[in-house]
Amino acid sequence: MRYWLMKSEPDEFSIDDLLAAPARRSAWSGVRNYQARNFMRDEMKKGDGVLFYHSSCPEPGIAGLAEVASSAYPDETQFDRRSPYYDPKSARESPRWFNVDVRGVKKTRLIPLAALRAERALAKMWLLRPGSRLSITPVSAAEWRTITRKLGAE
DNA sequence: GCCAACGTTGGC
DNA sequence: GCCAACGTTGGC
Repeated sequence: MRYWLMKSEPDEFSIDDLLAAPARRSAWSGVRNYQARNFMRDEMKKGDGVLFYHSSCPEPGIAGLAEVASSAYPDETQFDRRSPYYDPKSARESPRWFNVDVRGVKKTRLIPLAALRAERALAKMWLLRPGSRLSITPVSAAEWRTITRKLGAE
C-alpha cells in the first residue's frame, strides 16, 4: 500500500465536490503531465491512500483524505472535442492519457502549506521540493503517519 | 498580477 | 539532438 498527494483547484473540483459525487467517487481526469500520468498508470493501486490538496486558492493546503478506487484506464476527456482536456494527438487505439478513480474518505481541517513546511518530519516531502509543481506526488508512509496524526486519530 | 520554475514545442 | 521561445503552474 502506497500513499499519494493529489492537487486540485477547489474552484474546479474540491474535496466537497468529491464527497458529494455519487458513491463519493470520481475519475481523476485531465492530468496532462507525463510524470503524473506515469504515477497513476504504473504505480497507483486500488486502496492506496490519498491526501487531497487544494491548490491555486486563498488557502492552499491539505483539505481531506481519499483513496485510490481503481487502477488506471484511458482518460475519456482526451477524446472529447468539447473538453478543455481534449488532445487531438491522442488516438483511441493508443491513448496518451490515463486516470484512476478516487473515492473521498473525509474532509479534514485544512493543513496549510506553511504548516507542512514548518514540520521537520515533512522536510523531504516531494510537494515541498523547491520548484515542485507536479500535481500528483508520492507520500512516504512516515509522512502519511505524520499528517494523519496531526489531523488527530483519523 | 507577478514571477520563478519547469515542461513542451518546433526550427535548425 | 540542441535550445530558444513559449505556455503553464501555483505560491505570494
